[in-house]
Amino acid sequence: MANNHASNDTSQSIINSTLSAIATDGISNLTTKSISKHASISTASIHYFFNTKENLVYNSFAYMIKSIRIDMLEARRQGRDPLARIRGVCETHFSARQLSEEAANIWPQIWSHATHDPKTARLVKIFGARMISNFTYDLRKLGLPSQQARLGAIELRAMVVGLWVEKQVTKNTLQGERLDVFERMLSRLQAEALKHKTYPQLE
Amino acid sequence: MANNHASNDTSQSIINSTLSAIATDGISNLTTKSISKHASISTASIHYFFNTKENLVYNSFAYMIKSIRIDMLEARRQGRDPLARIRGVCETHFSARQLSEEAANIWPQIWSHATHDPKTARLVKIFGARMISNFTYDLRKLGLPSQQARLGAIELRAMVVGLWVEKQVTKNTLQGERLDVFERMLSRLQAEALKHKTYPQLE
DNA sequence: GCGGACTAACTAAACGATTAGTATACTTTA
DNA sequence: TAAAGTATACTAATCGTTTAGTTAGTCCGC
Repeated sequence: MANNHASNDTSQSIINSTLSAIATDGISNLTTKSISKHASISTASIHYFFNTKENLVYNSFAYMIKSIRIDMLEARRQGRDPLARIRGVCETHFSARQLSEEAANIWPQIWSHATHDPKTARLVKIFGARMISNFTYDLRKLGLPSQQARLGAIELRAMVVGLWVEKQVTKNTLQGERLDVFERMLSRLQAEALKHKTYPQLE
Repeated sequence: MANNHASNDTSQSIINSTLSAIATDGISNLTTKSISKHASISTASIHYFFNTKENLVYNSFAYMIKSIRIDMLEARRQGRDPLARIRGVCETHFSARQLSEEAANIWPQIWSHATHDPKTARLVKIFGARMISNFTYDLRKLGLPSQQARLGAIELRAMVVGLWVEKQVTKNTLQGERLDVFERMLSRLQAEALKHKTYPQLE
């Protein structure tokens, strides 16, 4: 499915250019020409490395999601307690350090692409599932019973997505307000966990 | 900007076909030919009514958002109390009665289009702002102080979007779970409102 | 160490197909 | 008859992709 030169410098720069082009002009306006211009290569090289444009798009999405996932795992590793891990994951999703500013606009492009491309759909599904799974684990560690932990995780995941759309697309709220909403939810979950704890427990 | 035959039968069927085509194949694969085939008209008619394809896309998005808004206003009118109005608005957003099943996939297409089209961006921004504004109003009526009402509204709006993405794109949760998450949030907001009420109050 | 065989990386140019949009003529309706 | 609506046939541009080739470097026998 993928190519066997994927570690190459050029193919990586093609992927970066693809993501950048999608972010600025949208996937509807993505052409092999615009990519080649941005990456300073010929359009033929695109097909040399990625066979088809569709395959390049998929690999670009996969690369971006993989990058974010690596960052999220790192954030989890650094979190001292469940709450810190949850906070870390969310912040990663919002900062997206590893990608250029403009690349932030790619999420809705992935979502819209997923509605008619099964492979991309699978990609986002797995990413979302892992996020819910991680949150569920953290909330259980925080002291919530499994049912509530799962619902809380779904809620957290929905909130991350919803606030992301609000920040990047709708733009009707201030950064401070979004942070407030998020912190309120965290302390609410913490309070809920405390209620369920039989024994007080140190972190 | 728009056309002046907008009330026409043909132009409406063109819009419907456009939305349907976008929902199934994505905006990247939208062509005047596929629209004309689906609507059983010639491509010339598209340009007769909508001048450019870009303008048709914009008008289609505008029509869809307007339809949903009308449904949401109707749901609000039928809600007996603030909580029922909130619930009604959310349910409308999820059922989208007025549109075909497939058209549900159009939201992410609008979001992705908005990232590089200012006019579409304005459309979704206004829609989101009205939703937050309505929720804020309802939460104030429920008894929340204005600051909390605004935060709660932002939270509700984010949750609607987030759960929508979860339902339509990511697909990792059951309908029942999403409803649970939503109901938990509503009762939480209600409890928060009761705390702030100086006097008990009948609905 | 040297020359020819081989290969990976890359490109210029051209391919056929498809695109949005137009010119124009025909048909309906009022 | 005049305007509105629709279709046919077309254009110029652009699309993704392919072909046929160049370049630069590596390997191997001698």
